[in-house]
Amino acid sequence: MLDRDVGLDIAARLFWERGYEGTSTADLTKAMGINPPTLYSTFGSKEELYRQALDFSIARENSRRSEILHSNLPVYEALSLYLYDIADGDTQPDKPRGCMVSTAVLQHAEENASVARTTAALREASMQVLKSRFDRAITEGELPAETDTDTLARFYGAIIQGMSAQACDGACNALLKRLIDIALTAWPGMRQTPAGNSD
Amino acid sequence: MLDRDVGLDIAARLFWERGYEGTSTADLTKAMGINPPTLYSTFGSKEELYRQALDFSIARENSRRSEILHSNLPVYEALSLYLYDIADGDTQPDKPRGCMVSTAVLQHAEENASVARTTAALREASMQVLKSRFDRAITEGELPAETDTDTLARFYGAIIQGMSAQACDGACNALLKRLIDIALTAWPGMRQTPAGNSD
DNA sequence: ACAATTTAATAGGGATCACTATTTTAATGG
DNA sequence: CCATTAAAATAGTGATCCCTATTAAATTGT
Repeated sequence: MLDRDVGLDIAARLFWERGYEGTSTADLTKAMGINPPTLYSTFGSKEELYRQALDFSIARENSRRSEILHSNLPVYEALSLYLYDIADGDTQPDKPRGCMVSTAVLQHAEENASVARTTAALREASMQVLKSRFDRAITEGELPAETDTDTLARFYGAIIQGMSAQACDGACNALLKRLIDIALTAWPGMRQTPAGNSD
Repeated sequence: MLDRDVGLDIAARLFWERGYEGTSTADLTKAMGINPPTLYSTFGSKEELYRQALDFSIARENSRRSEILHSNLPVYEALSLYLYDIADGDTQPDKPRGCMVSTAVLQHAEENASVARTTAALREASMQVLKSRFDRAITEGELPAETDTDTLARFYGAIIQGMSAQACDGACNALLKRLIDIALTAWPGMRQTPAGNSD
C-alpha cells in the first residue's frame, strides 16, 4: 500500500524538475516504486496527480510564507522577507531549481491547456495574496491611498517569475537576492521624484 | 521544394506557442505541408530545426531592438523603449503570447537538457547585451561608476521573463507597460535615499 | 523520347506515451 | 484450512513519439 503523501512528495519533485509534459507516468511509477495500476487507483490520472502534487507542495510552503506576509511587520519588511524566502526556495541544494509553479506550463501542447489554466490560476492567486497585503498597507497608512496595488503586486509577481527562470538557468541565491534588492527600490515608499522633474 | 525561410517561420510559430516538448514532428510537417523525410533532409532533426527556428526569429527581432538599445538616446530612454518593444512583442494579436525564448524549456525531461542549455544561453546573451549598454552608460557619465551593471541587467532580464510569463497567462499590453513603468523607477538615476535613513 | 537524377510520398520501425484488463499474490475471516 | 476479499504484478491496449527505408512521381539532360 502506497503512502499518499510519500507518493505526492516524489511526484512533486519529478514534476518540479521536468515539468508536466517532461514527466512520464513511467518516470512517476518507477520513482514511487509502484506499478501503473496503483498510480491510477490512488491518484486518478497523470493530470489529477499533477494537481494534487501542486496542492501538496503549495500547502507545505504556504504556511511559512503566509505567516511572513501577514505578520505585524511593516509591509516593506514583510515583502522583503517574503521575496527572500522565495529566493531561498528557488536555490535549495539537492532540490530542483526555480519554483514548481512560477514558470510551469507556460508553453504547452493544446491537449494540456487545462493543466496550463491550473498553473496560471495558481500564479494569479499568489499575486492576489500580494495585492491584498498591499491593500492592507493602504488602510494602515503605509502606502498612499492612490497606489495601484494590483500592478504593484504583478510587478513583484514578475520578479518572482523572473527569479524562477534565472534559477532554472543556474543563478545562485546571492544573485537572486541582489535582484530583490533592486526590485525593492521600486517600492513606492522608496521612490522619490528626482529633483528638477516637476513639469 | 520547401522554402527554408517559410518553413522556419511556420516552425518558429509552433514552437513559440507549444514549446519544444509540446510540439511534435507531426505537428510541424502538417503545418508546413510537407512529408517527414523533407523535414529531416531540410533541417536535420527536430532539435536542429528548433535551434534554426530560434535563430531565425531572433534575427528578425534583433535588428530593431538592437538599434533602439544602441542608439544615441540616453540610456534610460533607450531602456524604456527597449522594454516597451518587448511588451509589444509579448502581446501581438494573432501571435502566440509571451516571448519564444524568455520562458522556453525551463522545466524539461533529461533528454532535452541540451535544448534547455541552448535557450538558457540565449537568455544569458540577451542580458549581456543589456549589461554592455549599461557599461557604456558608465563611461558616458550616465551611471555612477560603481553601478553593478551585471545585476542591473539581470534585474531587467527578470522583468522581461516575468512579462513573458504573465503574457502567456493572458496579461494585456497595457498591464505589461505599467509593470515596466514600475521597474523603471528602480533605475539608479531614478532612486534617491529616502529622507531620515542616513545611518 | 528515354535515361539519369532529383524530389515527393507512402509505409513502417522501434520506442514510448497514458492507461487497463487480467492474472497472480497476499491478507483476512470464520 | 479453506473461502473471500484486497493488493500487487504482469502484460498489453491503441495511440503517438522521432525518424527512415523504400517506393512513386516529377524533373532534368541529351
